[in-house]
Amino acid sequence: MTEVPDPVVEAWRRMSACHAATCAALERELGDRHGLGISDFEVLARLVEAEDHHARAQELADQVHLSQSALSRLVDRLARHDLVRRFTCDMDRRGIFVELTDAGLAKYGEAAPTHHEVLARTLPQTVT
Amino acid sequence: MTEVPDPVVEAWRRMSACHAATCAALERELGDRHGLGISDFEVLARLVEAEDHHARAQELADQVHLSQSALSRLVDRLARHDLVRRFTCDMDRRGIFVELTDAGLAKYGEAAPTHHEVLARTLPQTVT
DNA sequence: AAGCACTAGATGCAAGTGCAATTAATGCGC
DNA sequence: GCGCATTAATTGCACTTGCATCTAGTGCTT
Repeated sequence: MTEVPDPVVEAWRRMSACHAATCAALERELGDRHGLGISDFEVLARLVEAEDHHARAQELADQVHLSQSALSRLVDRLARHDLVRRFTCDMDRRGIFVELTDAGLAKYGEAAPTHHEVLARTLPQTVT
Repeated sequence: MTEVPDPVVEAWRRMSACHAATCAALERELGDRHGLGISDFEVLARLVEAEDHHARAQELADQVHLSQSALSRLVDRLARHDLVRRFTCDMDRRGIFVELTDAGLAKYGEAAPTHHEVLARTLPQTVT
């Protein structure tokens, strides 16, 4: 009856469970306390770490594991809240740069401790 | 400039990357080759492993990390394709049992090797 | 046995996502 | 310099998801 899953499948399930639990916690805490979704925070974080606080759209999409269309709309939402700004890239005018605003940096500053706290609380627990 | 992320955050990013890559590969392979989504496959797998090939809806929702509403609709879709069947639980008539059909079992048989192959190919690669 | 708090599941709705098609810009080959 | 394949981003659309709500059934309390 109870077919025991193969080790690879077991590992995948452990990882999925950990990922799901962490995402749920992040979504709730970041959302309630700062009005941010996970991807929103992730994009802000990448921009904070980036040279001159700006990055190409495609680059961000890769980093946060989103499709280019999803990233495009995400940048729309962030820009609507003045957390980032768009400007076209001079060397390749097809592309755009996404740049962190002061408000975006401030928002990151608020949210980063929450983010870190959730990870520190959730990750080690579920890895076990 | 380049603020180096904290170890906990790094671990989270590694896991996110691995999870995203694996999900993308699973979604593509299971979808193209068997017409199944990841959650579809996961539910079939849990039913195959379950006593008498049936389980309570809430139980499945917990196992595959979905909300009860998402699971309800997922069961709709699977039932529409005759991969599972619903029937009300006698001891508690609020609840339902979801039961694997022969077609569902066969579909699982087809898809399981693909699933395993993708995991074996993708997981160790990204864990590194 | 009547009322009431609680649980299981289904459904309306809004939000985020990916794919496919579109628009705009690049640069390679002739 | 002119097409043509390629790439970057945006937009239309369909799909899945979660939250809030609703309905139905349970069982505890009185």
